[in-house]
Amino acid sequence: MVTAREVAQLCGVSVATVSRVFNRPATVSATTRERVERVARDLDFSPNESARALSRQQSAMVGLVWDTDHRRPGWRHPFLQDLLLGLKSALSSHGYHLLLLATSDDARDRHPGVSLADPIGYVSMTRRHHLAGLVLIDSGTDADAFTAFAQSGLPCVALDVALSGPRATHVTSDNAGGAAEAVRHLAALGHRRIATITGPRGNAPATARTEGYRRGLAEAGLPVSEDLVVGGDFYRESGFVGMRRLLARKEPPTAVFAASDEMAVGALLAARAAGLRVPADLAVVGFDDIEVASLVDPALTTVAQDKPGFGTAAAGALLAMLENATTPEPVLLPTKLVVRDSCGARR
Amino acid sequence: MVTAREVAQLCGVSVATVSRVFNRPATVSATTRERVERVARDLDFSPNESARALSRQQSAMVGLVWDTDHRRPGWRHPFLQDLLLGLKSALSSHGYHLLLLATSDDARDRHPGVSLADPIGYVSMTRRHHLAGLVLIDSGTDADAFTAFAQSGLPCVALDVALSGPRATHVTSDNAGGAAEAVRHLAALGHRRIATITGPRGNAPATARTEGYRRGLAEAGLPVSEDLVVGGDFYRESGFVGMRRLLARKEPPTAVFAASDEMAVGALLAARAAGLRVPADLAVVGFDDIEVASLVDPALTTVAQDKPGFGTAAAGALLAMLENATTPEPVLLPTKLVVRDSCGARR
DNA sequence: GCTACAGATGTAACCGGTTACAAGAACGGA
DNA sequence: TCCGTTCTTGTAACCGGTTACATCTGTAGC
Repeated sequence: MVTAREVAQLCGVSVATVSRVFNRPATVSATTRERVERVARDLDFSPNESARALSRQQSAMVGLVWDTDHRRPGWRHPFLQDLLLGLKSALSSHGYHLLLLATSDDARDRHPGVSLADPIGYVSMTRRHHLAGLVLIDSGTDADAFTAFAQSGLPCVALDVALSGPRATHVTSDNAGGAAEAVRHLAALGHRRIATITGPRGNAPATARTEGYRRGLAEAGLPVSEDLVVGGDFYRESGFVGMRRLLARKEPPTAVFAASDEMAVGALLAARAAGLRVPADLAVVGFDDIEVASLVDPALTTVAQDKPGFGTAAAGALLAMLENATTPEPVLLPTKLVVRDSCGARR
Repeated sequence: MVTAREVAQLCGVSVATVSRVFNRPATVSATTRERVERVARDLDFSPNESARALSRQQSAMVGLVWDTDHRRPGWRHPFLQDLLLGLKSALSSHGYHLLLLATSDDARDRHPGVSLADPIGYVSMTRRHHLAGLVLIDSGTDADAFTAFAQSGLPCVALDVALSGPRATHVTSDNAGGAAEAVRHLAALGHRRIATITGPRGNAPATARTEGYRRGLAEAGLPVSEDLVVGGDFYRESGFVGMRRLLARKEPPTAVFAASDEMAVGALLAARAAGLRVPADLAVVGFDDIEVASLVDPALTTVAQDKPGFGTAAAGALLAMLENATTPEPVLLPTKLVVRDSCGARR
């Protein structure tokens, strides 16, 4: 492990100069700079990040807060991989790395610094590692922790959930807009009784999608019937159950907008179980455009989220705070209605 | 930010004692220990990880080397989320965190320490952060980098690919065994002409699955016909093309084992396009048990990998090296044949 | 020729822990 | 009582960088 001291000795300069070469090259004369750079390269010198973080009081790491909701085991993020890749590449091009923050009961016992104000232990982790910023993935449970972060002044970007604070912003799909578009699409196909199966209560995207559903109906000049709104939890099973309930209504819907593709698949199965043909007897539209959407039969019409865009936008917002010291406005990512077979537009 | 010094002052002891309380509690008298622990808790003290890493020459972070293969864009890890969750929780219970290592051309320009011997820059990252260990996810391109890591003496666990070194081991599904079981299952159903669509050449799991295919045939007393082995690349499209080629043979197979579910789905589509009924005219078995496997029609019979087991096993192996200083034997995770509809066993 | 000032570099304090070593206290045995 | 252990704690060096400040050199201005 080559240190800056060795580089300095070999160049006949002080460590301070070596440090300056890499941190404020403009303050070093051209000849010295070149000599140091050359020797550093020859020796394969790479600065010790711990020492760097210690003295700068700031590490080159961005924390990723992501936990599964214990109330919802088995939940899968619809596009975690795209998200991570987008974040990783954007952050790394500015020299930052992603630290997957993890906490556990066990860790809580063995380490100090976990208090009642921070039941999950993330705040402590954040301080402990002197993180440069945070990316927060909504999992439902951590809402309180999120606001605690936002108020701490640490640069924060939340995904899928609104967050405000001095240096906090968020990235969200246009959930309401996408839902409204889906509903308008169904209305344009002639449907008058359009139902929805919502996401879990209290979940921000779910709420926005329900709101978009109502807005879409209004824009299409259709009335909202509370009869046609049933609650779900984003999982397939709840889509199945919800659809069954809807089909049991006196006047069942001719179309349904499910707030997630998983639930849309459940609705498809329920329709099939009830002997209905999709889309002939019932039109179905989902939300997310997960991989299975194109594979189910009939292929699912759905509102696609900009998956790589999420990571890129989050990284961009964070970098703006880290490098420009400005707090960017919340980002609303456009959605795209992907028309396949389950809505009956293609025949 | 509370430091150990403040805790020490408030307790009337030296910083050394505070440090000992958290690192070697046995060397501190019970009364002192309790006093320090109490004050630390009251002040919400959490040790600075940078300082800790600097003086211990070892950070509490495990690097995750995971890059997409540039030759295979769009590749998705079949169960990244399960993997990460398993790793994360197992590691965090021992106080370790996961650092997603990222490198990029840009980062390479701006930082020293990236040489020809380490074109990807991971080795430098590893040193720079004083990582405790590494988890390596096979992506095909990084094979050389992997051996470099393994030889460096840093604790390494590779997933899906063999790796040896003083402190290196690996976790793999029983790809050969799973494939053999799938083939025996098909043979037991009466099939005599069983084809396979292989994964990409040079990919370790792909090779093992092909080997298992041959072994399964041998165990069933069937001859191997090179006519019935076609190459694929794990992607759906190659499954489609491969199946079409197989169906064009003079004597087409009555069953096919695809080395990935994606390719199995492709094969399903090709069979349908050729007017064949699955499983009546053609039996299909896949590998992985990805989410879509249960959703396609007919539902796919497939060899399931132990998804959460991967993360847990990897973390376990790594922790054994980190805490016990022993290098565990490679782990071979059992697979499980999930019989659904595409093989014709259920009717 | 002298002062003022900018530019380049060195000196040394500092970041916040860990730990080898020293020193003091307590205690048992001769 | 004295010595040798063992236990506990303090002192201070150290990890490897960053950076405020001091110093030195050279040059422009008067």
